[in-house]
Formats: sequence, C-alpha cells, structure tokens
Amino acid sequence: MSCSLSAPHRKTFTDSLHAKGLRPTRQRSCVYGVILDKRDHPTADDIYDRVRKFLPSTSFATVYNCLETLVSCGLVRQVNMARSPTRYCPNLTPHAHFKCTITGKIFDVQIDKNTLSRMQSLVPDGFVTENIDLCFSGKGHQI
Amino acid sequence: MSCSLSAPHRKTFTDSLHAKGLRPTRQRSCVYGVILDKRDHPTADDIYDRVRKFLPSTSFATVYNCLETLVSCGLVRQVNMARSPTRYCPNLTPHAHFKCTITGKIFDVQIDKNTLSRMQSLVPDGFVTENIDLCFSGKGHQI
DNA sequence: TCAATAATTAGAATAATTCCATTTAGCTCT
DNA sequence: AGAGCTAAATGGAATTATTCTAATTATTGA
Repeated sequence: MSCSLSAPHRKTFTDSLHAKGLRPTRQRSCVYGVILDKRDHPTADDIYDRVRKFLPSTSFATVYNCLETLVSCGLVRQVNMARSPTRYCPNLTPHAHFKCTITGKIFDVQIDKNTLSRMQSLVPDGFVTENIDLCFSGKGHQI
Repeated sequence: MSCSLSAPHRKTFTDSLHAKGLRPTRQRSCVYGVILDKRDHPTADDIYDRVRKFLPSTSFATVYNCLETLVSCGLVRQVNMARSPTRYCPNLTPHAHFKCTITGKIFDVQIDKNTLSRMQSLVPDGFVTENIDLCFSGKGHQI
C-alpha cells in the first residue's frame, strides 16, 4: 500500500521531481509513500525498515539519497531536535513541532499566517529565507 | 583568559549550578568561559580544542557532560541545524538563528517580545513549553 | 531497442555522541 | 586542615548516524 501513491500525491511527486530534472524512481516514490502513509515523524532508520517491506533490496545510502532529494524538492521536511536523529515529515501546511521531553513524542503545531509573517520579518534585509523551523520542547499533555 | 570568568559571569555560573545542587567545577567553568569568550556558535569539537588550551587533560566525555549540564541550567543553548553537528551559544536575550546554506555561517537574529509571545501562544493548552528554537536558513548577505 | 547517464547497491569509512569502569576532585563535617 | 562521601572527570571503547566509493542496475530519450 505505502509503495503506491494516490493519484494526486503521485502527480505532485512526479511534477516536483521533473521540475528539477530528477527521475521519479521506485525507491523515491516508496520513501515518499511511507512518510505520507503514517504521519509520525519517522527517522531515516524507521523509513529504511518500512521501505524494505516493499523493496527489500533498498540500502541505507538510497534512503538517505532519496530523503535528500525529496527535501530538496520541497516534498518532505527535515525536523532536527536536540539529541535525536533527524526526523522527516511530509510538507503540507506550515507548522511547528513540539517535542515532549519526557516521552520523546513529537506533535505538530499549526502556525497561523500572521504569526508566520511576523516571524519571517525578523530576518534582516539582505538575507533570503528559504526555510523556517520552529521547535518547542517541554512537557506534552496527558503525562 | 577564557578560563577565568568575569565576576558577574562567575556569579551567574555558580548560582545557576548551586540552584540545581551541582558543583561549579573547573571544567564546567572553562567550557562556559570559552563559549562566552568568542560568540561564534562553536561545536563540541571546537569547544574541546579551546578548553584543552587551558585544561589539557580534558576529555570529550567531559566536554559533552559539561555542555549538557550548562544547557540544563539554562546557561547555554543548543542550536540544532540540518546536517551539521550541534552548536552552542551563551543564553542571553531570546534570539533565533539564521544559517547561510552557502557559507554555513550562523547569524543571530533578535526576537522582539511581541513576536515571541505570539509564537508561544501557538502551543495548545496542556503543553508546557520549556524551550523555543527558531531557525531560519537561506542565503546570508554579502555572498 | 540501444545508448547515455542518473540512481541504486553493498559495504567500508567517517563523524558525532555516549557509555563504562576507574580515578580524581569538591564539599561537608569535624 | 584532614577524612570520608559522592559527584564529576578521565580514557578508551562502543554505538549511532550519516556519508563515501566503486560497481551494478534502472530510467529516459532517440
């Protein structure tokens, strides 16, 4: 299932890659698929395990290569948190992340347009922002 | 020089550690000193090199331990950026970071009170925020 | 279909960080 | 100041995360 993208996702996927002159390969599609399928901020390691259920010969290098490609196409976002490996999430609406320092769980936090543009305007003239990362950490709920 | 803190910094340092029942050791003081001394977002590796000029027998484990301690006391902040080791900076006013994707250089970006509180209010009820990290990346100036 | 080249593969290499067992140093109480 | 208690530092090995390399395979366009 995760290895075949739904029609709209498939279109986004191929279009984004073609726009950069890159090939929509089975591995890239599958990596994208497993990230879309289960919205839980997986690590490269998690993704490797999931992808290998569909394409058992996939290597770690491929997973990392695919992730880099997907990030550079804007299909997927990297989430970097203190003392934990990089995590990935499908890039939909602008959102922040909240990491619970007790459970390690990561929650999505929506960012409204106004706050987003306020944040953007913090950057001084002459800088060109390509990406914004907002991460909270603390105690998540129901602990 | 970096290994002896100025009077006010020394007070902040000892007070913060004592408040948590921790000991203000020479190594912790020196790690804090070298981070304060040169405000350039050093990595653990950089800090190791600098500390060893003053305390040549310092080990990597100690540097990491000291950094964790200083972070837990709120004296130092961690800066996590995609595909680069953790960097550290002294925790003064609330500020964000901008990483130039070309040079790798990191710039401080001030955050005004209003924007900060707007960001804080994004977090849903029931979550207790202990830390906020805002990172921009893109093209820095004068390239 | 065939050639050209981009992407994948396996495994080794590197980088960053943590762990562990031992030694040393800081603090408290005399 | 000295002794004892415990936190912290040490050195080196171990682990984890990620990148590199050279050979193979897949995708695309003619």
